[in-house]
Parts: sequence; C-alpha cells; structure tokens
Amino acid sequence: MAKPRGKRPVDRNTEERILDAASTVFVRRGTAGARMQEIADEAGVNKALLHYYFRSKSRLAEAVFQRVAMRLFPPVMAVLGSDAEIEDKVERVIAIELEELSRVPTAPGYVLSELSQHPDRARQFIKAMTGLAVEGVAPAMRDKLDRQLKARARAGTMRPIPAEQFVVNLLSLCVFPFAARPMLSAAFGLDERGFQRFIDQRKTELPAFFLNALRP
Amino acid sequence: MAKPRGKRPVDRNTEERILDAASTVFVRRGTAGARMQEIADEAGVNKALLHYYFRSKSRLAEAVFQRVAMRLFPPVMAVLGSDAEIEDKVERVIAIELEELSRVPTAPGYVLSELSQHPDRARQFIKAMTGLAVEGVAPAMRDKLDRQLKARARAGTMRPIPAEQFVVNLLSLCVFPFAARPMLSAAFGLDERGFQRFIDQRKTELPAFFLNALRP
DNA sequence: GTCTATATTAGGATAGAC
DNA sequence: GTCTATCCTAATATAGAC
Repeated sequence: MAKPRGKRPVDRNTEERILDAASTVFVRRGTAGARMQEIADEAGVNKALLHYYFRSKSRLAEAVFQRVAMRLFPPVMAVLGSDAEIEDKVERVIAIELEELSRVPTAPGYVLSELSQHPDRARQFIKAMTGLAVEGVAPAMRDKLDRQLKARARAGTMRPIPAEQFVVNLLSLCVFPFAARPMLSAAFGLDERGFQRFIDQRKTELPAFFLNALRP
Repeated sequence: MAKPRGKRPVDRNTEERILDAASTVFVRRGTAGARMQEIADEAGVNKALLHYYFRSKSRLAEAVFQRVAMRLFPPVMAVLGSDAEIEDKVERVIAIELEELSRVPTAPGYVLSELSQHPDRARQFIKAMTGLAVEGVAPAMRDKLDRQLKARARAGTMRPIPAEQFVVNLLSLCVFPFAARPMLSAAFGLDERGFQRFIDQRKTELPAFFLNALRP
C-alpha cells in the first residue's frame, strides 16, 4: 500500500531521482550487494528519504526490477505478437534488442541474477505486465506465432519449429552476449570498443544466421 | 599466508565439504546474499571453521567461483578446440551442455550474476584456466575454429561465419534458457517437469536448428 | 582441527527537528 | 518533504579453550 501522494511537483521529481539512482546501483551491485547509502549518495539525498518514499529496501528493489524489466521485455513481446511476417519479426527483434541493450549493456546481467535469486519476481512481472492474471500477453503472443509458424511449415516455406523454441532461440542470441560480456571480453581479449564492434558485426550477422536456420 | 596444510586425511575432507556447501549456498543466494552461517550449517561445521580454512568470505567466494566455472567451461573449450568436424563439434557441445546444465540448472544464473557484479573474475578465471597469461586456450581454440570455418566456407560447404560469432551463438543457445529459466517458466506456464520437457525437446531441435543455420 | 564465546562493524530502519 | 542523529540487528571475523 503506502507510497505518499504529495501535492507539490517536487515529490514526483524526487521519487523519480531516487528510482533512477536505485536502478543504477542495483544494476551495478545486484540487489543483495546494493547499499541504501550508495543509492542515497547517487540520488543526492539522505538515506532516510529512501525509506520515506519506499519504506524498505526490498520494496525499492521490487520497484526497480519492475522498471528495468518493463523497459526490456514489452517492446519485444509487441513485435512478436504483431501481424508482421516472421522474417520481419526476426529482423525487428534483433534490431530493437541489440540497440536497446547496447544502451544498457549491464541490464541483462542484473535481470538474470535477480531472477535466479528471486524466481518469484518472474511471476510478479508477468502478472504486472499483463495487468491481469498470468494468462495474458505471453500466451497470446505464443499462439499467434505458433499459427504463423505452422502455416509457413505447411506451405513448405519454412522449417517447422515450435513457437517456444523459436522465441527462446531469438532471445538467447540477442541477450546472452551482454549477460556474458565480461567472460567473452576476457576470452577473446576485447576492450570496450572491441565489444561494441563485435555487437555491430552481430547486427547483420545475426539476422542472416537466424533466417538461414529457418529455411526449409 | 594461505591455506593450512594439515597432515590428517580429515583436513581435505572438511575443506571439500566446506567448498561443496559454499558452492550450494553461493549459487542459491548469490555471493552478496550468501551468509557464512548458512554455509556452516550446510557443511555441518562451525562458522569459525570457514575462516580457519578460507580466511574470509571473499576468498571463499573466489574459490567457489573458480570451481563452478571450471566445471562449466573447460569441457566445451576442449571440444571446440579439438580436431573434430564442425558438425561434430556442434552436436557434442550441445549434448554436453544441455546434459551438464540439466544437472546444475542454477549454475548459469550464478556465474552470470557473479560476472556482472565482479567482472574481474572473468580475467582471473581465464588466467587460472590456461595456467599462463590471458593469451592461452581461448585464442588457440578460436584460431583452430577460424581455420576450419574458413576452409569450409571456401569449399562452399558452409556459410561463412566469424569464429567468435559461431562460439557465442552456440553458447547462447545452450546456456541462456537455464539462466532465464524462471522468466521462461512464468511466461510459458511451465512447471519443473514442463521445463525439463522443453529442454529435452531442445536436445534434438537445437542441433537441427544450428546446423541448418550453417548451410551455405 | 574444531568448538564456544565474543568483539566489531556495517547497514537497514526509525524518531524527531526543521 | 527533507535532514541529523540514533537505534538495533545481523553478519563477518577473531580469541582462546579443548
């Protein structure tokens, strides 16, 4: 419940600033490693204010996770659930993801670690995203895709593949390199620029790879 | 400094048991979220003993990360760097990874989160794995693969693809589903059995998908 | 090598002034 | 709404007996 509802415009601003700061710090340190003090410093306010707005660290953590995840998943879901052709979807998802993740390259690591230590966040998020029960956007998207893929397979213009595998393959190829970035950089001897070049190369390589994999 | 070197056989056993317990707890809670007390309980020993063997939590965390990563990566590296044909490598890596990760499905989440919060672990690990400098196993494997892929592309029996992209694609497709397991389970409504069925399906689907993607 | 007991600090949370 | 000061538990770490 809770959250104060002040009248002054300052309120929203401060709450926003805190949320921004918290996102930065939680993504950097992980939820358990994050310190309320560091968040306060980052936001330029006092520790006590964090509790004033969010009551506890765990509530703040929840708000941050929702926010980060909300910026990551819905755009992809929208494309996958749209009426576009499969080839279009593949290209658009890859373009959107590599673009967005280049901007926040550490977000995947945070989201995945948060999920592995706090699996219930996944359910909460799916629920929050659909606004309804767990049965919502995700199954709708899956069914839509499933029909498309089956039709194309029947027409012989595409290798048959279950919709879930299709989605997971696509996301894997986009997200994993960012989540594993430190290991890849170390293994292949890439600095920051090198990694960015690797991702740029991937922007053209990945659609080609994926679409080729779908050929009948 | 360093680790005590007792004479009695008991020593090794206890140290092993602590390391086992620590792995379990660190993987479950993440490094920052893990508690020395919980590790001691899991190992059936006293807290003080952890410090006796590993001096501090951060040293223990380092040892655990090395151990978990060592069981995950080297087998794959070995296959990728071997003399086997590309098709063989693909099939073997997928088989090994899906098999091993089914046994420790939460390991990827731990390793990735550890990496994102502690990027230097990657360098340390690569260094430890090669036993030498950072230039070691990884580049050798990369070069080997690179030659194979280039030869096959020249012969027209395979679509050209940079070795790094090849490796990253292969690992992405194997590892990501485990790291993202809670989200996938929530999105697709899978329970534990459902997820296992999904992975079993993947054991045949993935080689087909990947090899198809490599066709010229 | 293993335990009990304790020191010490860190960090989340609250009280209360402004 | 925002700050300063403080409380209090939890958690790492050590001392010292056995």
